[in-house]
Amino acid sequence: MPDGDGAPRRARRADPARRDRIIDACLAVVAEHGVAGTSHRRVAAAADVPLGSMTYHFDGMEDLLREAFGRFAEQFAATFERRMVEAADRDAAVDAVVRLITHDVFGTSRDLVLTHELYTLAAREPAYRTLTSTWMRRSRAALERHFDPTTTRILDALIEGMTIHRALDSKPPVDTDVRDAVLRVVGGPGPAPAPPRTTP
Amino acid sequence: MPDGDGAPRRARRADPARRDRIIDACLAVVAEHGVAGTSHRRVAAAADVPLGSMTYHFDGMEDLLREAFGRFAEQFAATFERRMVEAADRDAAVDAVVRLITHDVFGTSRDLVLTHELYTLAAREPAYRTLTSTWMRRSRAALERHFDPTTTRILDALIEGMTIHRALDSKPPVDTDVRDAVLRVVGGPGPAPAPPRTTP
Amino acid sequence: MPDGDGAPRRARRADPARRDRIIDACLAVVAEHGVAGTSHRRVAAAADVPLGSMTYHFDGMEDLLREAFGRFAEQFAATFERRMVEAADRDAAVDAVVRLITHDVFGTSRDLVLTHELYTLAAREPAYRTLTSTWMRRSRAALERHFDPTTTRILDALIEGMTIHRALDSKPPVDTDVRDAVLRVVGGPGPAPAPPRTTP
Amino acid sequence: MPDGDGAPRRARRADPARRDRIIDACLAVVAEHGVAGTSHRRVAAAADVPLGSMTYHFDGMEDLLREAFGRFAEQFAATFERRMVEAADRDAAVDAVVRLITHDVFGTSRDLVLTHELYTLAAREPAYRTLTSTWMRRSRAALERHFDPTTTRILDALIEGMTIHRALDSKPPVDTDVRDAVLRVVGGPGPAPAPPRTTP
DNA sequence: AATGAATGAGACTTCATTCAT
DNA sequence: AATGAATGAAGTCTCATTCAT
Repeated sequence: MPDGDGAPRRARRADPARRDRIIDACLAVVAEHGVAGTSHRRVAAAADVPLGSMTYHFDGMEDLLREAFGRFAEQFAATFERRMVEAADRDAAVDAVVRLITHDVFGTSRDLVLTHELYTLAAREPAYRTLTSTWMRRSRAALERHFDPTTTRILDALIEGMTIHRALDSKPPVDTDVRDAVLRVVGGPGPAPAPPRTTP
Repeated sequence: MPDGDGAPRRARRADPARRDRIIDACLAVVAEHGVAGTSHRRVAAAADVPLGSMTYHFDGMEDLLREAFGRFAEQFAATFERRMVEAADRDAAVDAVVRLITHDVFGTSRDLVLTHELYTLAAREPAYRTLTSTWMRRSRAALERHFDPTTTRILDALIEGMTIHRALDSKPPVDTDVRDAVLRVVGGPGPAPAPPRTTP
Repeated sequence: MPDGDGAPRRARRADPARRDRIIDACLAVVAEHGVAGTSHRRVAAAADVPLGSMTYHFDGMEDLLREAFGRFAEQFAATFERRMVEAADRDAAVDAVVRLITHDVFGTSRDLVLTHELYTLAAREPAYRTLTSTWMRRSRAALERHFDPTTTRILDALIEGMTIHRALDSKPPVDTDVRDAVLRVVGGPGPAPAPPRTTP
Repeated sequence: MPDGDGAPRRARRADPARRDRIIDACLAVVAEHGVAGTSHRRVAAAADVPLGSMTYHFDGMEDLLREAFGRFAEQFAATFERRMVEAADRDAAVDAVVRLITHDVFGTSRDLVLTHELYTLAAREPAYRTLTSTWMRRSRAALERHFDPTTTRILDALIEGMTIHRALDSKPPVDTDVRDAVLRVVGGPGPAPAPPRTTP
C-alpha cells in the first residue's frame, strides 16, 4: 500500500487517501463486529493507520459512523438508481425489481448487516434519519421512472419487507413468489388480486 | 427498594422475581442505549440489583440478550395474533392490519428500536434468526386465518416494509396510503392495480 | 460415585468421605492450576460437592491447602520409606535410591508440580515448613537404615537436586549419570572421586 | 512521586525507565505475596504507576511474569558465574561453592522464594523451563571451569539440594557439613567416601 | 500535521464468603 | 448439619482520549 518509491520506512505525508481508507475500514469492522463491537482501535488496525489518526481525522466515533453510513447509503442508493435507469420499459423494471430483491440488496452478508445497523441507529437517533430518509426518497424517485406514485410507494415497501423476510426468515419466499408479489402490486400478468373471501 | 423500615442490611432472599426484573431492565436499557451501549452495569442499575447478580443469573451478556429478545419477540407476536383473532371477518382483518401498521407495531419508539436491534443481531448471528424466524412464522399463521397463503406472504412483507418506512422516512405514508396499499394487495375495494404504463 | 442403593436424588447424609474427597480434589486442582489458580469453586466442582461445603468443612483456603499438602507429604514420605525398608542391603538401597530419582519421585507431572508448590509455600510461610521439615526428617531416617548420618545427609541433598535437575533441565542427567553420582557419594564401585586437578 | 513543584497533573512522558520499574516491582510483589497473590493492582501500586500501564506495557500477567523471572534468573546466574570466575584455583572454587550454598544462593528470603516460585512455574508450564534450563546450563558451564563434567553435574545437584534443605529443613546442615559434602563429591581432603556397611 | 505513549474509566468475570433455609 | 442463593470486592483487560513531540 505504500506509494511505491523507495521509502524504506513508513510513508508519512504521501497518504491523502487515508481518511477514505478509514471510512471503508470502519464499514468493514461494523459489518464484522457490529456497531457494538466497533472501536477506534479495531478500525485503526483494519485501516492500517496509527491509532492517533482516529481522533485526528474524526471527532470521535459518532462522527466516523455518520460518515461511514453516509457513504454506505449513497452507494446503495446509486445501485438502486442504476438498475432503474437501465430498465428500458416497465417489464424490464419489474425484472429489475425482482432482481434487486433476490440478488442485489442483500446479496452479501455485509450489506444485510450494514443496512440493519443503519436502521437501528436511525431508529434511535434522529440524526441518522437524514440518511435513511434521503435513501428512501431516492429509491422512490427511481421507481417513479416506471411506476405511478401510489404504486411506487407500495412497491417500495414491498421491496423493503421482502428483502428482510428473505434474509431473516428460515422459510423465505422463493424467487417466483417474489415475482408474483411484484406483479400483483404493479398490476399486469400474474395472480390476480385475491378475491374476497369470507373468514372461516 | 426494601420495605424501608430499619433493616440495616439489604434483604437477601426476598426477591424471587429478580431474574425477570433483570430481563425487563435489559430491554429498557437496549431501547435507550442500544445493544452497543448496553452493559452489565447499566442493566444492573436499571434493575436495581447488584452488579454481581448479572453473571450469577446469566451466562454473560449474550445469554441475557437472547432471553430479553426472546421475551420481546414473544410479546410482539402475541399482540399480532390477538389482533387477527379478534378480527371477525376479512374486512375487520384489513382494518386490523392497517391499525397494526399505523399504530401497534411501532407505536412506541421502544418497539421500533428493539425490533431493529433484534434484526441487526439476527443479521449477524444465525442464533438470533431462530427468534425472527419464529416470529415471522407466527405472523403468517395469524394472517392466514383471513387470507390465502400467497396473499399472506405478500401482505406480511408489506406490513414489514410499511412500518419501517413509516418510522424511518421523513415523508412517511399517511394512513389512507396504508389502507390503499393493503387493499391493493388483498384485493377488494381500493385503487385498482396500476395499469401498465410505458416508461417515459 | 453414589452409594449404590436406590437413592434417585442426591445423597444427603450418606457421604462421610466427603471431607476426604475434597482434600483429594484440592490436590488435583493444585496440580493442574497451581495454588494461584485454585479456588473454592474449582475444588468443589472437582470433588462434585456443593460450593457451600467448602467453607463448611474448612476454615478457608489456607486451611484446606494445609491439610491437602499434609496428606501429600505424608504419602510421599511413606513411599520413600517403603523403598528403603524393602531394600535388603546396601546395594539394594543404592538401587532403590537410583530408582527413586529416576522413576518414583517425579514420575508424574502431578508429583513434580505438587512438590514445588509445597516448597514454594514453605519458602514463604513458616507454617508450611513443619511439613517439609517432617518430610525431610523421615527421608533421612529412612536412608539411615543403610547409610551413616553424614552420607545420608549428602545423599539426601543429592536426591533432591538430581530430581529437580532431571525435571527442569532440558539436558537432564541420564540414568547412568544418576547411578554414578549416587555411588560416588556413598562410596563403593563407580567412578572414584575426582582426583584433585588444577584450575586451568 | 513527581518532583513536587506545582505541576497540577502528573508528568506524562518523563519516565522512560517505567517498564523496568514495573518488572522490579513485580519481583518484589511475588517475593512477598507469591505468584498466587500477585495482581496487576498490587504491582502497579508497588511500582507507583497507574493500573492501565500494566496491560499497556505487558500482554497480561503471564507476559510480565515471564520477563520478571527472566531477569531474576539472569541476575542469579551472573552471580554464580562471577563467583566461579573469581576463584583462582580448585580450592578457591570449593570455597566459593560452599559460600554459595551457605550465603549467596538463599541469602535472602527473597531469593529463596523467587527461586521456588520459578521452579513451580517451570514444573507446570514448559515455557518457563527455558529459563530454568538456561540457568542450569550456565551454572554447569561455570563449574566446569574448575571441575570435570561428571563432577560438575554431581556438584550442581548437590548445590541445588543443599540450598533447599538448608532453607526448608528445621535441622539444616551446618556449614562444616556443607564443606564435607562438597569435598566428598569433588574429592580431596575431607571425609572419605563412606565404607560399605551392611544393613542392620 | 500527525502520532506514539500513556492513562483513567469502565467493561466483563470470578471469587470467597454470608445468610436464610 | 448442610446448602443454594446471592453479593461486594477485586481480578484482567479494552477503550477513547489526551499530551508531548
